[in-house]
Amino acid sequence: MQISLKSEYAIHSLMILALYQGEEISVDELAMMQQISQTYLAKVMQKLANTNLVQSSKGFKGGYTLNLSPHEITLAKVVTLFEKEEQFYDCKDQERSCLQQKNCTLHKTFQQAYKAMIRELEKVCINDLLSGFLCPTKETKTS
Amino acid sequence: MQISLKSEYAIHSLMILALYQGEEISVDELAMMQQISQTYLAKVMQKLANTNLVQSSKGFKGGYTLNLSPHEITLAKVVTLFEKEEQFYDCKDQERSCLQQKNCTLHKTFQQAYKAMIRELEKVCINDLLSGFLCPTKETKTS
DNA sequence: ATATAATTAATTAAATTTATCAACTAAAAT
DNA sequence: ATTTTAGTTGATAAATTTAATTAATTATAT
Repeated sequence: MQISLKSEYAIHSLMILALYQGEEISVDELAMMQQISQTYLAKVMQKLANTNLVQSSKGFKGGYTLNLSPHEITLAKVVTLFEKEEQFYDCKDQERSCLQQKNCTLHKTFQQAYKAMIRELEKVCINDLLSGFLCPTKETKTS
Repeated sequence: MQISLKSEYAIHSLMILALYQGEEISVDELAMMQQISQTYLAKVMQKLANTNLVQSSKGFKGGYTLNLSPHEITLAKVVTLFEKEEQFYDCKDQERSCLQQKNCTLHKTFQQAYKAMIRELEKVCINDLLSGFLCPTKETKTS
């Protein structure tokens, strides 16, 4: 059980967008700064765009900008996009079985556990991550 | 992010052992009752044996028995064997990066989230899962 | 028009999880 | 003592999930 790279990439990208507020930052730039795959990050960013955490603009000088203030974006909002509650326990999955007549205590407990985890992530927002943030520079320096 | 089958198998096996307290139940029987792989379950059971949640005995009429009362075995005790805290965030993994100067707030938050989850699992024990538990029969009925 | 950059879909690659296999050790029954 | 039962250990294979790539499309500023 692990926090996926998607969540990490998303959070790091939001941190970068927070520092560059006002500017449009492209996926290529975001990926370069994090030294990760552009195309993979593109999908991650899209999910952020679909849920309106960020605003995208196509074409020349396009890119992404934050849609909410870094204070408003909690880690819970980001993480729940990539680590879904249904997946976490999934009592209904054919592979899983309850062995329980009704109101399956086991899976109910896992639900509670998931929720407790997310509740913890609600306490921290993107802005909280910015102090001491070594944001990589956008362009490679020309010496 | 998902609770692994190992955790589920372990919990279900402990539930069965709880119902058959006193009797030695073999891995084959446990696997049969859950309709899962014997050899895979064997490894899961071993982890439970290593941490003294269950007692194993080899040879004829051997098998597993609970080592603690079903009241004492919390889900946290079981789940932490298979879903490790270090794995959950793993700030030190080369693949992951902090982007943070010191005391990495992000990964500290993930740690808190993990702990909150486990804390929830401490509230429920094997015994709590037994009411309404449709325990599969040990032997196939001879009509 | 052209270059830039997001969007979408299909495919491939890597990693992890789950499962299997085979050789071994220990204990009890005969 | 020998055989059978059953747990232990380590190596391997299959399946699934996660991550990354490729290619084609759409939108937009200059």
